Amino acid sequence: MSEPIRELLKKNHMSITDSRLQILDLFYQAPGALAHADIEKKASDKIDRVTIYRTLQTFEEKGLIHTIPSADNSVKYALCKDHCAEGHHHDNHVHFVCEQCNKTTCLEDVLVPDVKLPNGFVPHQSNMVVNGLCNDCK
Amino acid sequence: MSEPIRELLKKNHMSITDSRLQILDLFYQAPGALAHADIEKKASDKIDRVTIYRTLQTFEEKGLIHTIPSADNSVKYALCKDHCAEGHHHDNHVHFVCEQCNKTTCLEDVLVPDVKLPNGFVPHQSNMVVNGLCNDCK
DNA sequence: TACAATTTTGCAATGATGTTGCAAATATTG
DNA sequence: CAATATTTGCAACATCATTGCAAAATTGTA
Repeated sequence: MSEPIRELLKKNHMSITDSRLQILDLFYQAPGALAHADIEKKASDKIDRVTIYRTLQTFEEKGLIHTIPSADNSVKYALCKDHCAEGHHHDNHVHFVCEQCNKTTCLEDVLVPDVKLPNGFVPHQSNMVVNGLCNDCK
Repeated sequence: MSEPIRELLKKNHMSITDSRLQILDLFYQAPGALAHADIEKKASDKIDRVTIYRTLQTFEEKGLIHTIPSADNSVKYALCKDHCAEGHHHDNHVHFVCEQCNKTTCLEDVLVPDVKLPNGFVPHQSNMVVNGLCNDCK
């Protein structure tokens, strides 16, 4: 299961450890985005909470995953596509949160539209989250 | 300071209490959105943490304030404009978070644009948050 | 393959953030 | 003003997140 994942870690100059392999694997298996708690539950060998926090942080810094904002207080993470390099995210796509199954999906093909801001506001990055019913639940 | 605020509470069928007057007043004074912690710090007479939680919750249910999602794990609240009735929010405007001064601003006049979703996705509500430099910091 | 240097992990302690039950205080209604 | 209903504050508790540090694992090099 792990050859391409190992490569990914190597390519991004990270040590290859069991925790990282396992967490990355979870992301590849997962249908949608994952929260810290999801990972804690799903990890086959139990991984320490702290390690999960640190791993997620490292992955984000290295550009492997990105965070998804949500209206309630919960951060989720999803895999970045190829074009995210170390420190530079390009995850300018829309995220969808299903009200029924609660799954968070990256709509890779739907880009966040530009909006015209009032004078004096300089945009750097935009996030858009759409709530509703997903593919499976409608 | 409090006549119009008292009216607002009365109009929405809420008891008039010191905490509520004070917290609402803070929202009217504030340049941007407020987090729970901001209110805890700024309240002149100290208000119990729990009371603040409950007041914010009540205000949101009554349609006086709305929550603003953010990428990091922090919920902020801002005043709703007139057209929010009890239980029905219409805060479909874009929010702006300044990277410098960290102020969150409601861009009342900038509506969240519609996006075309993939087949099978049914949208109910959209949120958009733009990060960058605000009016004052650019 | 083995060893030294570096990185990562897990545990313990701590802090911040939210929630709930309940009695006392406050506000509303007539 | 009294009776009722609502709100507040405290205490206890649960969850979530961060930090320091020693032990364990990984990496690079011989």
